[in-house]
Amino acid sequence: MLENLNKIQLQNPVDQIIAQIRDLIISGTVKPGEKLPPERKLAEHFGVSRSHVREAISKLQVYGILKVQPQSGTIVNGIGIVALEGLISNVLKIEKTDFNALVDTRALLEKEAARLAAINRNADDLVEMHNALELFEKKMAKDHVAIEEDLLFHIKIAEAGKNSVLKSMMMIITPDIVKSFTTLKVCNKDNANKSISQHRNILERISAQDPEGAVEAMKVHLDEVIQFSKKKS
Amino acid sequence: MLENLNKIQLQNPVDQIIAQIRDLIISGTVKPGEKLPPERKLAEHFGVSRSHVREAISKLQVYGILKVQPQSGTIVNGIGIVALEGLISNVLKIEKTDFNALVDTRALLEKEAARLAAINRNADDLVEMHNALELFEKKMAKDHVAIEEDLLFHIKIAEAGKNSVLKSMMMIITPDIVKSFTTLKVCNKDNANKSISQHRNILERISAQDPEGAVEAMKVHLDEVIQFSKKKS
DNA sequence: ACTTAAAAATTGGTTGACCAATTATTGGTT
DNA sequence: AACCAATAATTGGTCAACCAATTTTTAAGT
Repeated sequence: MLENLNKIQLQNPVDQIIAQIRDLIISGTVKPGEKLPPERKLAEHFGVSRSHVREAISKLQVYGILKVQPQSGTIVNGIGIVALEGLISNVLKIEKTDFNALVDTRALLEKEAARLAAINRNADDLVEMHNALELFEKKMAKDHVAIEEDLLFHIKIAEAGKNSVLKSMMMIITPDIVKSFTTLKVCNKDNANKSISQHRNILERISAQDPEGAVEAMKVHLDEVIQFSKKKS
Repeated sequence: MLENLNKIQLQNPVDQIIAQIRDLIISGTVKPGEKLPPERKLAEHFGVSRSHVREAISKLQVYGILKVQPQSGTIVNGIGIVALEGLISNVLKIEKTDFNALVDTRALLEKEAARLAAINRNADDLVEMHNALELFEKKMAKDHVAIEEDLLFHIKIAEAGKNSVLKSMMMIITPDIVKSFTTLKVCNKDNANKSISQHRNILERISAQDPEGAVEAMKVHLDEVIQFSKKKS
């Protein structure tokens, strides 16, 4: 019976449009920063009315995958998490005990992502992680804070791990925690250098294909977040 | 500058409607399981057209907070950790399901749940897990298959672990995997006895407050699932 | 008073027309 | 050929009317 319910949902036009837009993006037909075809064109192509397309786009905006620019077009987001900022804490109103559970679960997922990255990473992944780390260092050197660049580095690790479910789960909870921790933490040169050094250690262990070392480096990096969050109670 | 952008967004009618619907739920004015006022009434009350209300409701559906029943009304699922399962489920729907990634992620979550259960379980938890195991054994003895009872045992372990986020994630991915594995597996007396014995070992380690032993017992239990999945590819 | 069927009202779903803002094209000038 | 202003086309945003399904109300029968 539950299976029948799922099947019906999968046939809903909006979900089908979401799946097809996702395929456009995954296949590289439309790249980050580029515009999707206009709503009317998509509606024509899918054989549905514009409302369906608008609803699909609106939902994909929640996921951070698309960004709508009125009277101009709909752009594909590069890292897919911009709109997820504050998603969990603000919208869902997570209680304190549940927030601690979020932090602990994030640590579990991130350590596993680092371990898998050390096992499964390839040369392209290393370039991506390295580039993300450089962006992070550059921003940190300038501002002592670098939320999006911090997230991007963690996302690149998850991608190198090659487990899409793990990555999706991390995408739900990591942005919120990174943001709230960064907002409250003291941002100075010492803390910035510590973060940079920790990120470097993680990437080094992943490059060296050392799963246990990567887990340990990630643990060191996250311990401060964990202690800080527990202290808040 | 990014801050200014956020401020503009906060004034957008759809976001305001989302905030007000959230407040209705948080304040207890509308409780989980109850219906929101109809779209037309909400639109009138907020002084906007129905499209705005529909868009807000559609987004809150993505967050897992609301569930729309066509021609009937819009029901409140809940807010906080209750909604998280819906959100996780919706986000996972966007990705193409990689069964191996699901199985590996489930293994990670279940091992951690067992570890936390060994640490955090109390006397009530032990009773619940023990009762669930008895139900499982009774069904297995009779039918050699016991999907719901199997699942209940795993849920009780997650509850004993006292991490609500972990439990939510498990609730999303464990049922499908238990179900599909059980469907394909040979169900006979030997396999039934093996499953029973494995469940007993897990509970014993949890009772004994042995986190590492619990992780190992869960690993043994899940290795068969993992190997089976890898063989399928 | 209770039950049942039919009618009416209400509900979310869908559509095409219109609106305001942006982008592309056209025509004129240097 | 390059530049600029005006015009036209295109874009996402908004709206009211209509549709199909569910719920509520009404009327008739026992």
